[in-house]
Amino acid sequence: MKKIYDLLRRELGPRHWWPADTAFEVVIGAVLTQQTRWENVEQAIKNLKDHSLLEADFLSKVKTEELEGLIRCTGFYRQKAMRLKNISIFFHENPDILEKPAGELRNILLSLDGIGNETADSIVLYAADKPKFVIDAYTKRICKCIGIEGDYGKLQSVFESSLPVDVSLYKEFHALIVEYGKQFCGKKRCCDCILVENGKT
DNA sequence: ATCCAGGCAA
DNA sequence: TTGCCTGGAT
Repeated sequence: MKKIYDLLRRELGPRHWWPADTAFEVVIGAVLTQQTRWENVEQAIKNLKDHSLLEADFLSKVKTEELEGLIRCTGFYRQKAMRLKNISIFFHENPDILEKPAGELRNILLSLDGIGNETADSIVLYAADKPKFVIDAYTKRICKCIGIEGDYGKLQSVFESSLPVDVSLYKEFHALIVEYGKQFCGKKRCCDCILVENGKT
């Protein structure tokens, strides 16, 4: 997998993902971006900031209806509003939750409504700065193209066992995969893929 | 007019 | 597998 990383890094340069002022902003963004373009998430985050709601204490107490309006542009806004409120209540009641060890934190996050594998790992990696490799739709596609298939846990172990345990590397690699996926994994440029030929282990 | 985004839960 | 939902691209 290091070879894939090097190829992507050379092709795309550093990504510096995830853009956020606070860990809580990463948490909220991770939920909002589910099945949603990042540009729409940015708008919703801005709305929340403008209303001083990007903090667990305030967000946990906002009227559901108002929250729905502010995040409408991300789609699934009713589900997401409800889930964000519950998650905010949890973070408000457990302010030092991100200090927990990666594995424990991951399980706690998974027990919350609206947080599945990918969202939990995004929070562990980008909000808590702990080494968990994030597997998303693009990662699955790319893996399939280079001959690696399996469920979430299987793919995650392939990455984690073939890379040094390095938070910065995990962050950068995932960000590169997403950017590469956006640019090349559509039908239009799939034929220009630099990974299928050069990326074989 | 149709498709589909860095998913999740039932 | 289906429902959840908006917004931009085709």
